[in-house]
Amino acid sequence: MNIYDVSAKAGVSIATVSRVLNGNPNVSDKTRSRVMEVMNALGYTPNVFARGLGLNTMKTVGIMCSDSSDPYLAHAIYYLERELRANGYDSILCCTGSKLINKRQYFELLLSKRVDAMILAGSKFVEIDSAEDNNYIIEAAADLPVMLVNGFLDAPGIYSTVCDDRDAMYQVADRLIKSGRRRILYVYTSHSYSGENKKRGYRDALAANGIPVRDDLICQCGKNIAAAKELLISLADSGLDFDAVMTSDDSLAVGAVKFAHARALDMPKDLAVVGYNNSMMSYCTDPEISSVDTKIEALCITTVQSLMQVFGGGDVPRKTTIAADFVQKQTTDI
Amino acid sequence: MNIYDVSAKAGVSIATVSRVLNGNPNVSDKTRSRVMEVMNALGYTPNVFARGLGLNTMKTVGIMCSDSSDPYLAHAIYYLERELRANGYDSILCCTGSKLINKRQYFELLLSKRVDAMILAGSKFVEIDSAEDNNYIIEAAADLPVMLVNGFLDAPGIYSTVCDDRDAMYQVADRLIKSGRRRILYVYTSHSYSGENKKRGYRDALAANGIPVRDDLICQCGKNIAAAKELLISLADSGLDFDAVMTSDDSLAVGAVKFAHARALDMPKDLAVVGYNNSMMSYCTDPEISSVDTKIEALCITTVQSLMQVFGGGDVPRKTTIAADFVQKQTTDI
DNA sequence: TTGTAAGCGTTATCAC
DNA sequence: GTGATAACGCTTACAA
Repeated sequence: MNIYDVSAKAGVSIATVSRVLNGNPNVSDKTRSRVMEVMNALGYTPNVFARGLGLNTMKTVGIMCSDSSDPYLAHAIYYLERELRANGYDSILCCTGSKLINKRQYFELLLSKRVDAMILAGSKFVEIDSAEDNNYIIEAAADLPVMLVNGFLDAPGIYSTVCDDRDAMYQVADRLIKSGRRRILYVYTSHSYSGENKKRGYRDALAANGIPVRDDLICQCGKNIAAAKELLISLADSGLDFDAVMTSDDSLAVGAVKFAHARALDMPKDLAVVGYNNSMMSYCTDPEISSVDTKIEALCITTVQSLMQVFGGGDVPRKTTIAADFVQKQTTDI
Repeated sequence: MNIYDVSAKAGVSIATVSRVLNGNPNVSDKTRSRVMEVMNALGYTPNVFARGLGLNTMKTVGIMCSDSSDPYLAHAIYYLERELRANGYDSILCCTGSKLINKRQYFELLLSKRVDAMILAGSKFVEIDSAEDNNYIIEAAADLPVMLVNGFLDAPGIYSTVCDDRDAMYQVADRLIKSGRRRILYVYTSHSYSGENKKRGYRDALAANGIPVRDDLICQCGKNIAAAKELLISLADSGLDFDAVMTSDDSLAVGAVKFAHARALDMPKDLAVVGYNNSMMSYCTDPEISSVDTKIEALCITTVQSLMQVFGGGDVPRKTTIAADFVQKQTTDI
């Protein structure tokens, strides 16, 4: 079942069938409708491989993420796929894990599939310590658009859409301070583009309010509820005093709430807790956790819109920033 | 940059280059290594479209799910993608929502992309009330393998891997009863293949223990924490008495825990709560929610293994059942 | 062991 | 408005 069968049955040439297929106006209405009838009768579907071969595109973009089961990235993938499909593009998904070697390998693999663009979801794709490790992305961007969701890399052909994490954390810390908190513990998971921005917001807010930034109040912790709870318990046991906990991820905040329960601390009176991402987890606890909505849907919509503009030859800024929203729930009073 | 360039530089024919590319043994070592050198030097990558056109496959499978941001389905997609990639297959993802018309439309769309197989993740794809609405799947299965993850449809070319939801719920209810619970509330979200099996397990266990199945103890509820909490509050207010809550989804169980907190009920003493899927949510609450691990990873691994066997012409059972695990945490003592 | 040549099913460029 | 025909880049009989 191909274009020849259709052309034969309709008594026209394959060129005409192709014109009908592609909505070319240079076809008489009579011919057009006859060809369409034959197509329907035969249940003809154009072969995407042949089309891809001729046009060198299959209207497909590669989406890479470190872990599609992570709630934040799962949402990103959902929105990206939805927006791409609305624009007539398919998504090839690839979960890479966090090792650089795998990220590079899968990146090359997707490139070899001749995707029309690459979307890297999550800030884990930009190495912030060793800049040359990002060269594979920069080089690829010479050949096809590379979109970064919540990551930033300044090079031609790379377009970043980022959430203003630094400002979000600044605002949270600032409001906590202004409401009287003085010993704000900052717990974070990862050393990434986004992670560093968040931490900077915390530091800047303290500095702006004349509060010394204490290293012992800044702790790294695995992205894990139990680990966060244990960390806080051991910190408290070691005599560290804190009246608020800011976290770079809701899972850590859930751990903080469990810590507060274990110590019979009243939230927010004895301890304020702030999460990040405003995920389902922040709604599971009692009290519910105040958290930062990072506008992942807006981020993804913007990313796809920008991509479509790039495809259309439009001028797109290399970096688009979207503001986050603080969602006040029950673990803060700010 | 194509196979002709390589053949010219290497001084061989394109057929030989193709043989090297495909690991055909009928090439002398000398020729092979020379061709490979040239390929590397030129940075040659075969064109997947041309290959696809000739072979009528691009080693790609379509994955459909109703909502990739749902925690359960997000995990399914993660495992499916990982296993497929390990077997050299790409995944085209498509989130359909729950409307039949969209499911059909996207199904056709993926078929038109000439995927090598379709994987339908989640029990939402099998219509259980109107069998003829599944015909589009059954017809497609005549042309390519269709794999169902946690759904079942008995037709040639359709291979189902399901979790034994009925047995899981039976065991939970049976243990609750044997530990003394008599008024077990059952709250469920959806009327699906999997949903009906779960409910049947609950009913069967009650019947087997000589406890009458009461319709007022079986309630439907939106998949939503707040809705579940409100439902239980209004049921309790209306005088309904229950000493245990079984749910078809962890989100409902979280709502039940919040209800217990609101009423200052001790868990599990005053109220036992059981979730389903053993998702991250069930670890967020205090106390943590006992839940059923539906072995989503095993389900996905088995699905992909079966698919590879189908591709290889092997004989694969139309239905594979995997047992669930009850994970005892803090909201039960059974 | 290697080469030649015929497909695979489109799109696009010419003529007419 | 329509029809030949040449790409597109690969795989694979069939020949040598």
